[in-house]
Amino acid sequence: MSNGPLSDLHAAVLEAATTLADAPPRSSPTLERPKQADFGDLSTNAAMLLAPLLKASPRDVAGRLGDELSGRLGEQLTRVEVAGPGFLNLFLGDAWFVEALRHVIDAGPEWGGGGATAVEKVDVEFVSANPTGPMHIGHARNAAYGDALSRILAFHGHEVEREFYVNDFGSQVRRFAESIRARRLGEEIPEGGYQGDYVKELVGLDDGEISLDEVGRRAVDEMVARTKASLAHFRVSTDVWFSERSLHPEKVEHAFSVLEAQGNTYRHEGALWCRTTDFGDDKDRVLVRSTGEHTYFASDIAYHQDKRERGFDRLVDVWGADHHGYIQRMKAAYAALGGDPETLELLIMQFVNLPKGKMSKRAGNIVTLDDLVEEIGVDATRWYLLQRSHDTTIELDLDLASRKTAENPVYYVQYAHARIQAVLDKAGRTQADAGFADRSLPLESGERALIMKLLAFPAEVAEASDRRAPHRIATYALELAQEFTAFYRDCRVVGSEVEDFRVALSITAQRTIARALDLLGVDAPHSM
RNA sequence: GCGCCCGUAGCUCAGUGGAUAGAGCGCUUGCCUCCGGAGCAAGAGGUCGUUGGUUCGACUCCAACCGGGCGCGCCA
Repeated sequence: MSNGPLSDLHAAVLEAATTLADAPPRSSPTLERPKQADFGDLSTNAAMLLAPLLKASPRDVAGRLGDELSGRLGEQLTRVEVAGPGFLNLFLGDAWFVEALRHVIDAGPEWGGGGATAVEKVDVEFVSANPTGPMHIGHARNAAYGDALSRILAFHGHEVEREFYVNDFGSQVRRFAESIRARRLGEEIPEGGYQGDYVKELVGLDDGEISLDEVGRRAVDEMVARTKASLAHFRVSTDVWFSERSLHPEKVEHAFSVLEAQGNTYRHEGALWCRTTDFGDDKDRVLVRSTGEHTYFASDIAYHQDKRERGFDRLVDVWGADHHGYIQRMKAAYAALGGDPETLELLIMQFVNLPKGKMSKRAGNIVTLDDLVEEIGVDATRWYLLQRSHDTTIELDLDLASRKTAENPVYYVQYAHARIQAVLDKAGRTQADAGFADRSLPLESGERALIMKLLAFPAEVAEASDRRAPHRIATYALELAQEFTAFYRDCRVVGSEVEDFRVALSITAQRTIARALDLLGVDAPHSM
């Protein structure tokens, strides 16, 4: 399907280029908004790609391409211009912009969505914080990212399942229980135990009569309940809560048999090993220790085998930066199971640094997700954590982020949305009035720029989805808000001769801002 | 030692082959009889870590090096 006027235009450029060269160019030509206004509305590098094929100078090819394109597009194209090393700059007519806006209006609130060419069933596993402590700032970033990515993938047209893996099995749960019991009895916390104040809050779960196993179960249940509440408050939803304990013993044994059937396990020094080195790992990994205990890795393999059998086209795991060394072995193990490692994406969230000291789970003074939300609010927290690429470490300046003023771009974007509402209220219009009569007067540059920005939305969504990059949406939302504000400054809406047109433009801008914010899980208020 | 991520304006960071490298914050100077001033306009501020290479063209791709972060368990 068409992603709108821009992709139609891009297709026209590609066709014209293909006609000229009798073959498509090696790489797809660009069609972008140039930085300078006098370079036209859009610019393509097609001629420079074609020049080697035609054995002609790029500027010469650009001239021929311009003629070809003018013939195809007629009055939509006011004029073309060859520039620089061989760019072809396109100057589009008002009629093109008016039709383009009509297309956006007709698309309604779904504008920008559904563009995925190959729809995939995707599992997104994120946060998966250990149920032995509260979620900290790193989990907050992971949660915001995984949630926004899920929203974006779904909006783009994929079928998404969101999943949280609960590590409710193994030695850490026992240590957790031991820590609680020790706390209850006033004894010293055991080596490698848990010390935070939250442990003290849990001593009531242990009446002294029940087994340590039971203490562990109750404590984990309580921590999971708290995690669910924190995430819900952070506007993060989860479809599946997958218990590690539920893997034992059947699913783990099943995974072992799958590996064994592929000939990828062996026994050595009393332990059971997985031959991950055959699949790119730098050493083989233990599945069952010589003591008979399963490793964490055994659980993870069983978990991924289970996901495999649930029939996804793609598995996405969002992990913390301290797990990056785990990627190679996990992919290797997935291949050893017979899976296609290309369909297993292991994404790493880089750290969030606090100006003073770093977060440490077992230290007493940690900044939790709940603290963050209480301090600076859901909207600002999500925006702050999502505005940067997941593979760069970010600094969190609590003072700055918490100021509800101009320093934080999220309020600027929300303000633009609220301001549009004020304009619509003043005009006595609603979202239902999006349609408009034909526009006769020439368009102002602010109108053209805003329409062009709206048209860019589907490509931004596609980019954010394909590259797992929610921060692109944040950047886009800010730019769109700026573009609307410029339009608002220069073009009177209420009472203008072209009020219908400008109301329609305002409505589409408001919808698109609201959609972009929603993809980030940020509210779009009608007033502030 | 090996591996992953990062190095772009004073600060925090966008920019995965195109023209004169951008935004927010901070700083300077203007703007409130005019649809919301949580705003707008203008300005100062850069050897895109370094050195080579590929290319008509490199912040972008490749190599080496320098600097920072994080990992390299029969822990989870």
